[in-house]
Amino acid sequence: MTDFNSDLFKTIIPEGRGNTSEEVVSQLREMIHRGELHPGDRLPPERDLAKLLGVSRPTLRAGIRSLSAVGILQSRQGAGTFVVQSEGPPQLDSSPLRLMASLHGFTSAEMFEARQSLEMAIAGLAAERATGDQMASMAEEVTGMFASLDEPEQFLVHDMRFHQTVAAASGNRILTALMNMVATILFDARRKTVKHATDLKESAEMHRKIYRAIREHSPEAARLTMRDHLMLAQRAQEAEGIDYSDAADVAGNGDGADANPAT
Amino acid sequence: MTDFNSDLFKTIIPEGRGNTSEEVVSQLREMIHRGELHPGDRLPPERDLAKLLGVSRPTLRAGIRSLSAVGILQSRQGAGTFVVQSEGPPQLDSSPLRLMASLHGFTSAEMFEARQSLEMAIAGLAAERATGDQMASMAEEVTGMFASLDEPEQFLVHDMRFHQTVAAASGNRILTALMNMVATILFDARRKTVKHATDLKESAEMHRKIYRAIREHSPEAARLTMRDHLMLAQRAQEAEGIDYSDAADVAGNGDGADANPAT
DNA sequence: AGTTAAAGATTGGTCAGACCTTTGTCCGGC
DNA sequence: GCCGGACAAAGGTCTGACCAATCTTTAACT
Repeated sequence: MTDFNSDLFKTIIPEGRGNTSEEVVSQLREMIHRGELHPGDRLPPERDLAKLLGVSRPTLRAGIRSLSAVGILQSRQGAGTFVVQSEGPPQLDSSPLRLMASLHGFTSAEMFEARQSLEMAIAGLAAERATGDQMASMAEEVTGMFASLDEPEQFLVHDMRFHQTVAAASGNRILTALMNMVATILFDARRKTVKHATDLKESAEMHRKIYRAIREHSPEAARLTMRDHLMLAQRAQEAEGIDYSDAADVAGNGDGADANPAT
Repeated sequence: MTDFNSDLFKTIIPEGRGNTSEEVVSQLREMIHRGELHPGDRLPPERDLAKLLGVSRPTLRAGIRSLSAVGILQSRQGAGTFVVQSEGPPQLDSSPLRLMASLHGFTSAEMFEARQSLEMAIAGLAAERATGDQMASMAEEVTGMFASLDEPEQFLVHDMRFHQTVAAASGNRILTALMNMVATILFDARRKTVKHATDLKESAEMHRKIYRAIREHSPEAARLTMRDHLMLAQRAQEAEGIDYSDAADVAGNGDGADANPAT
């Protein structure tokens, strides 16, 4: 069913203007816009596709590279190039934001505040829309937190999943993606100092309050509770030295896992 | 000015594992993290840099390409490769979001809602923090709107600048960047149907209300007024056929629209 | 002398062809 | 029937070259 008739990939018109590789990007982008490429689809081999588009392979590769960088495509040596298919909610790459943070010296307070604003909005929406299943998932994660008060690593997993679930319940995938962008950076930073368990009990308690507010369908309560929770989390995390700087893996080829400070 | 002693660009260790070009990306990213590269800086020529990093030119180009795609670097033929320097607030490329919208079929309602949430948060913060200068800029834009009720194109410019100014007044560059990401897509869509002026008067009136709430330092009022404004805007825009699809320019050094004429 | 226009050097953009590494599949041996 | 090796497919990298846009320098002209 993956018959790529050469109809789909039309030869790139000369169009003298602009970079040829940008044309490739546009071409591929438009195919996505037109709905000719779906998540999970595999593109034709580079050599073939280059011929179809009428460009050289390096140029085509440059275009593919651009789309890979923004998380739309993904290449696997020996296998092929695929349209990214994220199982969960759509993901936006957080590395641009991370780079921007370094480049412009964003303060950690700014990042926390951004997350707070996003999560408050999300919590409010979730309180209006959460389904029974979603609320059950939240309850489960809260339970998981209480069950892992002595295992910070495990606790963090439940923490993240809880927020994920709330985001899903908000029904807005865009806000979810944006929130993840910011939260990922903060979680990465936290993972490094997670060993010192700081008030996990209280944190779990706050998550339960959030859950309850959502269950009661009280948007305002959910917002305020979420705000308090994140303010507390911020204070806890800032008490330790944070630095949301480097993070080797982005696309998830979790190879190294060598988070040790070799410096 | 920036003498690039070969000390900065250390040769990439063999590290057999993983893509070589990803190593280049990491190398450059770390240099940014470490603060060795600043906005506006120019990188060494590709040929030299490739030699310094110990990779071939195509590989280096692949790495540069990745960083260009996420808006960190920018290459100009004949001139060089530069670290992007946006005069205004830092910008995040909106094309990933746009692509994701096409790929997963985001509804326009979802996008409006995301923008609404972001702008409400921003308006609230702005009401707490706006300086006199910033409020003056807002007033100016509102005046501009009333002055261009018969020129939809011009009205739109003031509209955008007003929101920009409010975002700047929020003091949170991350929220600002995220909001721009979403708003850009909606504005692009609107630009296409801007000819039919729909209730510009009422829109201007609402902007003035927002301005007043901010001037009075009433976060809640600002939030609510912003919410009403955007709900109205959504309804107006949805009355016409929208499609937030294509948009040629992406990395275009979107100069225009600096919202601080008199600093 | 100052200004402008042309020539040269610099630098990113593209292309061609080749080879390597990884992945996936198929077939034969156990 | 299961497993492992061989072969093919596909992306990753490299060398080397040439083109096109840009910047710089120089020289001619006013």
